[in-house]
Amino acid sequence: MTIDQLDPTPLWVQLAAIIRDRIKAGDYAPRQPLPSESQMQQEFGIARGTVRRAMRALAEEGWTVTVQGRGSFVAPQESWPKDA
Amino acid sequence: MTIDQLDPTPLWVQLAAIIRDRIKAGDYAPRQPLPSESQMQQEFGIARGTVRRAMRALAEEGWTVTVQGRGSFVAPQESWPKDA
Amino acid sequence: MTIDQLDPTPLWVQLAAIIRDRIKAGDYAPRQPLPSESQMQQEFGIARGTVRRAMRALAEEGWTVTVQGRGSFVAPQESWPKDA
Amino acid sequence: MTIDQLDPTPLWVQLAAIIRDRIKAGDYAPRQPLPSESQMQQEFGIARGTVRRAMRALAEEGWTVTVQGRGSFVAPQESWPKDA
DNA sequence: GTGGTCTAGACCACT
DNA sequence: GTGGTCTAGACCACA
Repeated sequence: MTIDQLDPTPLWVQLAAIIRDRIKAGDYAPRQPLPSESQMQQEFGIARGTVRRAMRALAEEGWTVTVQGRGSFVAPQESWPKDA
Repeated sequence: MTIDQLDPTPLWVQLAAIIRDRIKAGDYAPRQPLPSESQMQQEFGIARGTVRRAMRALAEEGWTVTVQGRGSFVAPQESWPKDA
Repeated sequence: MTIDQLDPTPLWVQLAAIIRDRIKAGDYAPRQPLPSESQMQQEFGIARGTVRRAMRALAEEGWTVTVQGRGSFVAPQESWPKDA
Repeated sequence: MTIDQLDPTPLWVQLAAIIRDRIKAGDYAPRQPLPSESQMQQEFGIARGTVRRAMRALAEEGWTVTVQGRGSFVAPQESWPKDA
């Protein structure tokens, strides 16, 4: 899955969906670090602010935990949304 | 085909699809100029910025080439996307 | 109350607090429109993105309702946070 | 005044003294931003950590106020040290 | 006019 | 190196 600039869905929504799917699929394991913001910025060819907005959405949903100076991590599975 | 203001798809996406189809159909031949931005603006009854965004998308896909001060042209067929 | 650039509190938090207080005080009445984003931008001398972040926070708390193309409004009092 | 690499006085002490003198002299006005850390780094040819240590000293003395994400500012004159 | 999205860049604290 | 904040500007749909 990838970002589609022609898709009217906001890019940050698309990115959040991609990362969410990877977490569900186990590509990113609980308590393990996610790629850094700048890595995602490069991988998907979008601005850092867009990456940050996607990450904030995931954190608010309970999928991830963000720590200043260290990075974002997959949340422990207990705190995942129940409709997952 | 025409622009549908009630369709939630962004207008520039709709316009890009229309132009793309015309190129595929041969209505606009390779290396020939496309209608000017202001012509499209009138033909479809949309804002010039919308036209520009559609043209930019087509150029990024490889369908068109934009030359400052002269206009946009249908790209040589070799550079068209392969999934076309 | 006003924005203090020397206060380490993020500007958007300061702005949200100001607007929240004005709503509580009745300066902005329920169902009435708030100043536009550009008006706040000028009144407080901050960037529009900062204004938007403050407005989003207030909307998430239930103080305001934002409608694209029309503006932000004070929410009906029933939906205000209970700890207010 | 300038940094003297041969002076046994720590570089951050020297730098802090320079900035402190500029504030007293009015070269940097109250509530106005100081040069960024990277600017000082270049102007004086020293490491960024050295700049940060000097700035921290000035902030602790009450000469400056540092705000995350925004920069360092000259403190309001009321909060300056009295033995100045 | 309004708010919504995205970009690019700067600067900071923290590890 | 990481994430956190702020700025400035562009462009869009919407009303």
